[in-house]
Amino acid sequence: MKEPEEILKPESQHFIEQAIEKDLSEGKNGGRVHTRFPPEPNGYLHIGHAKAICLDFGMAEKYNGKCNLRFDDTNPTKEDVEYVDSIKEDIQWLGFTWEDREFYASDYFGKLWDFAVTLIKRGLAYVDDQSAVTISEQKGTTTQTGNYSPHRDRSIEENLDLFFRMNEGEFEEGSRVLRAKINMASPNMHMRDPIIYRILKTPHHRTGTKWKVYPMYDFAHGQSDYFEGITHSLCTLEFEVHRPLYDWFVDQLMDSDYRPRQIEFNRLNLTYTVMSKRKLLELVKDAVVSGWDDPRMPTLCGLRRRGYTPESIRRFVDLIGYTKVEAINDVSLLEYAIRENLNERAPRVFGVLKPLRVIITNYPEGKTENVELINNPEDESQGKRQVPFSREIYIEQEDFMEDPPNKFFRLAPGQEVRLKGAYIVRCQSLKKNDAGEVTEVYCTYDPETHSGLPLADRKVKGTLHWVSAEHVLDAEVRLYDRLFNDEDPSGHKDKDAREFLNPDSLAILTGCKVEPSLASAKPLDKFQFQRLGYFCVDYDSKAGKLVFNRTVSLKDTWAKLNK
RNA sequence: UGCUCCGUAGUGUAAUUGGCAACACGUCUGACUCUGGAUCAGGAAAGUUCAGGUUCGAGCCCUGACGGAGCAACCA
Repeated sequence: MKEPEEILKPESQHFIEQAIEKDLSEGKNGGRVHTRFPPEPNGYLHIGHAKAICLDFGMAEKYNGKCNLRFDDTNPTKEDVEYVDSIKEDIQWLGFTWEDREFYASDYFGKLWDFAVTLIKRGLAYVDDQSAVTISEQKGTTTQTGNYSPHRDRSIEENLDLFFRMNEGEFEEGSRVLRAKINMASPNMHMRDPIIYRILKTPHHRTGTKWKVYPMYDFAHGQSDYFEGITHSLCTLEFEVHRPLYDWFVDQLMDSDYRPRQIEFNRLNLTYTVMSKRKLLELVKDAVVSGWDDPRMPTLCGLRRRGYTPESIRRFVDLIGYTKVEAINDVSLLEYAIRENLNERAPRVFGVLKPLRVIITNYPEGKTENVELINNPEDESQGKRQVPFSREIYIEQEDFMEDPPNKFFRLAPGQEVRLKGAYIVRCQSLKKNDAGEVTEVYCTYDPETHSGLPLADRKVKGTLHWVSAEHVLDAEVRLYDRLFNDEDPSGHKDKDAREFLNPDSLAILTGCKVEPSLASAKPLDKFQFQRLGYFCVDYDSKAGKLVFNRTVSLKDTWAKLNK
């Protein structure tokens, strides 16, 4: 029971919720909350985007508003439809919907063009004929003000004429740009007559060859927000310095009380991985990983293939919160989130990764009995299943030691152990190969100790998982570890993240043995291999050739003791 | 040496807006257990970057240092 005080205590709100509620209480924008998620279709979504998605869609949901999906497709040289589809799939997978509000910045190219023309007519924009380097040099530095372009005071007529001809394809790429006339002496570099249109002759994935000029991000984003009636434009911290420019354009556009507002929050960084699209793309291109959906990638498709659930990702995002502090979040919290989720939903099964043959010498040859096992002790509704048991079984190599240390609760010569759901067995002898490796272990069982019988309650130090040798299915199991050995591989000034790649991030195990109930397992099905961890069926898996990915291991205090 | 933003246990966040610094993960004990998982009970760990100031009272307000990040793409 909660104390009354606790119930009354308001949930603490993060700074964005506070800002939204303040706007609402002041009656801004007619009490509407309307957000947008604005991905550029130039790569796959990663868990950092999930943080933004949860906020954009989450705030809309919380305040009875809407959230648009808007592709920020203003640069045809980098963007592609391939990415549009994957982005939509990933957002839906996370459990969010934009209903019929799927928009593109390119939907507004006409309006944006008109707005640019208006700015020219108001004397607030001009065509500059200078080269990129000259413009850049003239811009000054962070400590020195910039200089005026010689074309800054062209006549409105000449600007209009040039701008139209730019779009007719009359000029080469890079030969002319349209600039906003703001302030070359501004301490904010983004206000020093920013370029708002450039000539690009690459066909656009939606508008084809209709346009020869394309708006820059700063000239498209805020305006798109405005056109869509967005009230809260939530983005990451690095856009903080863009805000004055965002507001400047909105000022020129406004014709009522409505105005969109940009608020910035901290992006998600995860330990032992990289998050920039560029770096992820490099890993894919250089075949460091098998693709965007390699289970070691922090992409949503990678995490999905690894066995992460949408719930676990949303829970994780919820746990880390939104602030303005640039933080680096511990992967162990992500792992906590998936363990917590899978613990309650994943059925338990027996799978042996590195098999060791065990022969129960006093168990009748040729006999098979079915043993009943609980599918999930955390969820009775998942029921029970039958697992075959027989004279020859496999156990985990790690569960046997010829010469064990003190606290080893598993099988060893002369020691007793419980075979989960079956019998208590005692190790009598073993067989080794020429290399001195144990190849077979001989045990005797006590028929009176079958699970459920009174004598089964005898205290035994350890309980092992097992599979009946005659009934097993062969499987391949892929064990994943962190992609980088360094907590913050991108955080070294003079070192490339690639120098910290973990050479052991993938271990492929073949000849693994799993229980027969797994025969019909389909890709993305999730299981707990008892005592080992959570595993997910890979897309490569086929009937007769099962492939599992290890999502995350179980917490292993025994392994920790041995460190 | 310009502008903007940020400094709270190891990490991520809270602190009802000026009232004895809390929660989660991680970590350490112990209990329980037919998963060395889960669960349960308990512990250690920051005096809020520093120095001044305002105040009866400051993590919160002010000033100044120090530290970190972002910004000078015809990228987003």
